[in-house]
Amino acid sequence: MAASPVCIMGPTAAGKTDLAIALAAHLGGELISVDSALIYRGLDVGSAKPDYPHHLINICDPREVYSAASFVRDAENAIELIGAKNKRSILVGGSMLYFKALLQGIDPLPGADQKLRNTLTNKAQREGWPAIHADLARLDPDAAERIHPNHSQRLLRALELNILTGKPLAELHSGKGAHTRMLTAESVPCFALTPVNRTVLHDRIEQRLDKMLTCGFLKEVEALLAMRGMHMGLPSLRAVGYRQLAQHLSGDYDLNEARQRALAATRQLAKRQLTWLRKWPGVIWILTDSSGLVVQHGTREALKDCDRGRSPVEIAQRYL
RNA sequence: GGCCAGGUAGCUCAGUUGGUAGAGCAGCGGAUUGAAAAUCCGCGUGUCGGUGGUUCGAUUCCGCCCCUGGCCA
Repeated sequence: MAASPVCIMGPTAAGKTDLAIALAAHLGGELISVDSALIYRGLDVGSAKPDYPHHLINICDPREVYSAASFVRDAENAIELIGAKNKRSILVGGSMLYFKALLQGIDPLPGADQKLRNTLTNKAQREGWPAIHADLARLDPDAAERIHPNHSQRLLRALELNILTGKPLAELHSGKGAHTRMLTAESVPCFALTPVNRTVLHDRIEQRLDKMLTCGFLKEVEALLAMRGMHMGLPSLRAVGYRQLAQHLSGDYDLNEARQRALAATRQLAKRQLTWLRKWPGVIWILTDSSGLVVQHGTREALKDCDRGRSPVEIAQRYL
């Protein structure tokens, strides 16, 4: 039996890919991408897609909708495949809900029903989301109480599940029918790689975006927009950077403004990722300086200040 | 040099018929079960350009000064 998988998490632009590749070389492992944008073909420069082979990269057409549940299925298959080769799986990425679904489990539920969603969305556009909230309050008062009237996405899903199954959300999310998890949170070491402070992170984000722009990011978005059936409601075109450049290309604002908005959206993404990480049970933090070298490492309660200037791989290996 | 319009939160601006001020964006915190790079929630003290004056009280009215933009010389 191969050693347990390892997870490398962290905000966008923290240097996760470099660490993962180095670790794969040292451990003789294979990489599995945990990233909702790298899934898509045609999202390359703007998603900072690595050249190094990863499982779960380029597995979807950009006009398709992927999901956390599909990820769990695909990731478990990949882990099994890698295990069969007696190699170690290294899960790397920033889609924290995907990590959560994989490590903490996800209840087996009906998938998205696009026709039903369209009907409900149309109603919401006519009458507003609070009207949808009122509908849910009638069918599943308990769920309605927990979901904010403006929270379009969760409202839609809760109502969809109620119509499809006739059961309240609490029952569906009880964990009783959860699929047997292949992994458990306790048995998988998780690293959180991130710059010591926000300023350094923000600088890295800016440098990376500018590099993307000189490497043909805009052209890439143009190509996506030219595809038949592509539209702004799709997850691929809602991705950070892609959305803003697409809006620029359709005349909403100039390129400089698109750049500023894309930067802000990326910083906000990084902030949300850190919110997940802060409460992640047992994460081992690897904090780096502006040149990507280690400043501190350890669990939240016991951050150690030693090993300054070492590379993140070196530190990560010590915990394995 | 003269005239006009401005100088209010990190940015763009609103406002106070005189009782020391508020939106959007940014930023920060949080939530997160088939769209998650998504979606949603919460957080606003800032010498109201400077300085004198009028006033019980000035960011608001008046004078002077500084800065920015426009027009005229």
